[in-house]
Amino acid sequence: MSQSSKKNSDKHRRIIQAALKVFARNGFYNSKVSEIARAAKVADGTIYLYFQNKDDILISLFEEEMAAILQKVRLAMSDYDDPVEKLKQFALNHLRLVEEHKELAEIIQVEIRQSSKFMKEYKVIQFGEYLNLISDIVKEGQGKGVFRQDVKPGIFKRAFFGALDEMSRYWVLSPVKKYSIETAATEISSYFLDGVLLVRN
Amino acid sequence: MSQSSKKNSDKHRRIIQAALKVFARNGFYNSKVSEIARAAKVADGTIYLYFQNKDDILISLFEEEMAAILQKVRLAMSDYDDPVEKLKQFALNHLRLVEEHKELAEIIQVEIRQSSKFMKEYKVIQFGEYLNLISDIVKEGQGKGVFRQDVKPGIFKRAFFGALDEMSRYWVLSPVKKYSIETAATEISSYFLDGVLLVRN
Amino acid sequence: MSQSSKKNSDKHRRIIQAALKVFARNGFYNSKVSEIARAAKVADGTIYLYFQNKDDILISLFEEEMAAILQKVRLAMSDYDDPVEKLKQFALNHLRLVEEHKELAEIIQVEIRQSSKFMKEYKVIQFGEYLNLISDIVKEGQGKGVFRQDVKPGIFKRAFFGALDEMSRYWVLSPVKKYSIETAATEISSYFLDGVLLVRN
Amino acid sequence: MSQSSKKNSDKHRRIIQAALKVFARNGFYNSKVSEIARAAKVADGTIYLYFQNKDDILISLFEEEMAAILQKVRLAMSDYDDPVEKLKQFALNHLRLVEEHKELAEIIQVEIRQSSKFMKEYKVIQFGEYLNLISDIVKEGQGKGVFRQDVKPGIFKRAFFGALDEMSRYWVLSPVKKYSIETAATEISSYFLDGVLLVRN
DNA sequence: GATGAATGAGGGTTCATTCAT
DNA sequence: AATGAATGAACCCTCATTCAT
Repeated sequence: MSQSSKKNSDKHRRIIQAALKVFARNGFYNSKVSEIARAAKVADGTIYLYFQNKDDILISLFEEEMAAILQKVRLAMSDYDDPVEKLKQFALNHLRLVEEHKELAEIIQVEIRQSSKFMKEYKVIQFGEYLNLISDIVKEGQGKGVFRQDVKPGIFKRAFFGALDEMSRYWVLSPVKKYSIETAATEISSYFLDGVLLVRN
Repeated sequence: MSQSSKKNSDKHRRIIQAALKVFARNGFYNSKVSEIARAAKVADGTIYLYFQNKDDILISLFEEEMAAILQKVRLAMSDYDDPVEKLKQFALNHLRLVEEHKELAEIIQVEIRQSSKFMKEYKVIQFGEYLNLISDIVKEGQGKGVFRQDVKPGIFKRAFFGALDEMSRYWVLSPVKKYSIETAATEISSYFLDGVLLVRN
Repeated sequence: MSQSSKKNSDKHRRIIQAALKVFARNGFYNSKVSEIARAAKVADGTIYLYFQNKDDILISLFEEEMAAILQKVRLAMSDYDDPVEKLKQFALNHLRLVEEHKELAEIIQVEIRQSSKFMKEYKVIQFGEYLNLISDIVKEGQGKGVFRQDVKPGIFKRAFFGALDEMSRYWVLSPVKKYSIETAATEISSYFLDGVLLVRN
Repeated sequence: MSQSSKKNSDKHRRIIQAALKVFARNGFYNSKVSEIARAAKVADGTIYLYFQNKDDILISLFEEEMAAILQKVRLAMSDYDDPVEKLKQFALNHLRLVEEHKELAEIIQVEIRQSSKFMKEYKVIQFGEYLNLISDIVKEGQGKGVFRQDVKPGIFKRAFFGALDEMSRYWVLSPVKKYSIETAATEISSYFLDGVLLVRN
């Protein structure tokens, strides 16, 4: 309500952005709160006016950034009706987002997995929603009679995301890219849509 | 001749096994060396007779266990000639190994990714070889005219592994399994072999 | 303008003073940082806001205290013109300072010699200057035709200092004093000025 | 009595000699028992068959080496009757011994001072005897009417030893020698015998 | 709200010493 | 006597968090 609510402060944003850089560079456990403070140009103590503790910075970072991403992907895919096209677009979009938000991607790759296991109170809701974008496409495809009825959306969403994610990891962690984003997206989509067999079973 | 080399000592093994449990339970950074020592029933200092430091425990653990796994998978797949069957067996085997070596799988999921980024000196050789088992199958399939020639083995291996890996993560991290290993393996193999389209593009 | 620079904080001083007591009592290697912290009534971590590490406490202690001593001796000797008198005064002053700054003297006796050998980066500049106070007197005495021209100031300064220093060690280390400071100073000065021979060679 | 008494074992000697090197190089506190064991080509545990603990190695080293030195100096000075000559010879001998037994000298310079303060049970008897060689010369000189009667042997012995010792320290610690042993010995003897004044007070 | 000096619990690692062989 | 693997107490230093200003 008031203009001075915490979320409105640019300090909050600055800290998140600083944490993004610092965590991506050093990893969560090797990053010091004071380092984030320095990068955000605030005092160490100020961090604790906006976040409960170091864990909370990571979680907030993830949730807020993830919400923005989710928004973007939903928007990007609203242009398409065809589930086949939607799946292709999802792949392309996902890899582009990873490219655009490299630091966030790195953090998700290595830190969130840690956190989702060890930061007890924390539930990865946003991430589940992201995965459900995929299973929704599958269900829609099955409803429209385009996808095989025996495909299990709950398995497919993980398999498809996993394929894209492993590709991203490769990019995030290795300095040189051997394949373009478009190539990778097309390839992976084609595996899941057409399979790799010349003659189907 | 003698059995007295350090590696032959059961202490080395006991420490690795203890670390496996402790790291899986708490994560690398939340595990104390003294905790591993207690679990291995050795003194704190004894750890440092067998490992250079805490990092070295993790790396050794990974390399030694991974070498054993690699061996197993290679053996398991040597029974099959047909690349299609090989790919299916790889999927099944991988998921079974994850199930059998839950603790190792957990550690690989969350810790090794950290390490491969932050423990500079460390190169994940074993892991690369594991991935190449997949691309070798693809190349063989292409050579035998069973797989599409335009499939890029370098992308496929990551996509396929990623799909299985994300499925594993789900199992490793969540307490209940919705799908059996066999179901998941069959499903994922079928995506990559046949695609999910009723009618191919 | 402001009094808030680190050096101005009384913490710095308190830690140095505490270290003075603790090192003198236990020796450097047998002193714990936490012991110094307790004596200074600060938290352990506070030490590291003012000093880089344990070594740095010793070095800083020595340099700062030594600078003060150097100042005092220079001042004390500025009252005299006669090199003979200067030398006598130096001896008296030195022994008095040792008496006054017993703890510092003890530390210099036993710890600084260690350090000057093993703390590589460290150069004992202050100490060199202190020694040069003596050689300056000699040179002045030779200039004025009071001291023998063949006396080598570089040897004399060490011999004279060593004589005083060994006397100090005796005092510092032994609980009872057999000779007064004045007696010792007079004696030693007379050895170096007149020699001990009844009839000169 | 028996040939197998500890002192007869060459292990004892080897350990002392190894400790001499190791302590001189690293200082007592920075030397590891295992390092001495390695240098002596014995097992770590063997050390404890010959010495009670690490402190005991240092103390034994000092006492045994010192006893040998004392012997040597006494012998060297027995050739002279004249107290003046004796004093000169003492200075020369002392500096030569330092040169010959550089490692021992280094250890005495920096470690024994520590020890004599912090190793409670330990009394430096040998060292006292060494100092008394000097005061004996003084007393003899006074008896023979060569030295001033008012010289206090208890102060003189420390002053004379201190002068030589400081000179030694300079040599032991600095890489280059500016003065020869003979020059330094002659100089220092002359200070104490004749004084530095052109005209006596 | 903002600061940053101060706190102090915590943990990786070392190394003198022991003791089963 | 000799070994050297094993022990575990000890300690320096870090850094998340607090709180007086």
